[in-house]
Amino acid sequence: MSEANYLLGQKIFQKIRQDIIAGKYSRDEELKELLIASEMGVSRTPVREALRQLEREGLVAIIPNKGTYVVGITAQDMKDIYDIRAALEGLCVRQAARMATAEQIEALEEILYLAEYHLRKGHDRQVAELGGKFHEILYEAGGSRMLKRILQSYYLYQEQVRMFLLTVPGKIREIIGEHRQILEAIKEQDGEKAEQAVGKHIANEMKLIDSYGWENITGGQKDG
Amino acid sequence: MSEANYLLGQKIFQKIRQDIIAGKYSRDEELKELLIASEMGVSRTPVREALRQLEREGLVAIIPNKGTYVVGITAQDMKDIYDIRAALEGLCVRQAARMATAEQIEALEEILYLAEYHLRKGHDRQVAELGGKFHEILYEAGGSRMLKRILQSYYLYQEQVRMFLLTVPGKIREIIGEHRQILEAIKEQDGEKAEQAVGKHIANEMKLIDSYGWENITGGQKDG
DNA sequence: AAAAGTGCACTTGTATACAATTATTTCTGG
DNA sequence: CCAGAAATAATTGTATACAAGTGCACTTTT
Repeated sequence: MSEANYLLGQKIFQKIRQDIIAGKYSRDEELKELLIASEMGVSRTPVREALRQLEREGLVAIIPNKGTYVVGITAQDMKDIYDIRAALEGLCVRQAARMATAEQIEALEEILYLAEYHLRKGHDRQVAELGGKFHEILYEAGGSRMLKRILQSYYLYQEQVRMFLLTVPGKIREIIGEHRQILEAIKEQDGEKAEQAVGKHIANEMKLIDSYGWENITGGQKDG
Repeated sequence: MSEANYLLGQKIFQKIRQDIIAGKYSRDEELKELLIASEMGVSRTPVREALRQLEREGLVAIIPNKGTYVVGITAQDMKDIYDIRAALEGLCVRQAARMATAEQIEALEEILYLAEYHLRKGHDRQVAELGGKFHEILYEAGGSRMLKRILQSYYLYQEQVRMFLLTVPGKIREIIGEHRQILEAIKEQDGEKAEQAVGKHIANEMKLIDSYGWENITGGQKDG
């Protein structure tokens, strides 16, 4: 599936990031270069590169000459990310309504069509993947390299939430319906409508998560 | 002034980032590790760490086994950043209106008071620095770690624009006035008003830059 | 026995050495 | 003279070696 043919540093970066987001580390847990290196069967060099990258993402804190410590993301962080998404995805689809290409709209259409098919068949896995593609193209359609970058980086943070959403009865159908509303608004080149649809989409999700409790879903990390 | 006492990798990272943002590199220019290392009088190791961090910021593109190439930021990118700022700073002050501490409001008040003093004295340099502090505290007052991180990272990108704004007659006074409006709205705990004030603030700036031409101000980088 | 100082173990920071990949040049055959 | 392949140079990827800083335990002293 995904090219495992990357450089060591990138692989290590992605693995540790995923583990941090998944809550596999304790807060303030120390990440020792040599330990990680031996665990992964590599030298310290690529590990260091990975840790420096993680620092720039804010997932770890590096104290010079001392060590690297897991920062991780709290339930509050996740809530904040939702607010950020609401603002930025709104901006994104507003732009997309103005400047999406015919190919992009076609692609979105196809994805939704496929998603509706897999929904009927109960293929949750495929629906989730298509959801990812839908967002990917939406981010691209906004036409802003910077915006796309931010939205993509935060998309990863919500893997666990999406997994949870799949387990909520009727939620998948609802999400696909909301996606269709967004797409229709873009097709009509109605930026306001698209933005509102996104806002409603995200608000619904937040409300649902609220009722279950953010802490239970965002897979909070262990205590230090 | 700023601690030059950082690790080599960080210093290199900051220097190259600043140079890229300032447009000192050509688009697609190759950054050779050994060359940079010798120029800075260090080994390749910290240079590599810096380049990997720059890649995560999207300022360079690394092609495995091939090389590192400057991506840089275009005038369009700068425009997009303004849209992003409008959305996120709006969100930030809306939150700040709800949850800013008395100390933060006090600090903002003091900064504005000082800025108005330096404005009368014609101390542009001090006004600019105070503007940075004002935003810093505003970002903090929003109460969102994630939001603060994004806004901070993009603040750097606009150094040149701010330098330009200082040269526009009457603009400094206008900006300080807008900042005061934002602060007053926060003090009244009126999130909507604060958000609108921010929106107007940014829109004014965009309009001004538009009239001068983005390309002339964002110090576009050289051609590859 | 308590406190302070010293030394040792451990971890990170940096430089160098080696391996692997890519680009370039040169040589050969048509 | 040109096309293509082998050799060669240059650059990146990874590992190791060495330097420097930090913390802890132990010793020593009062």
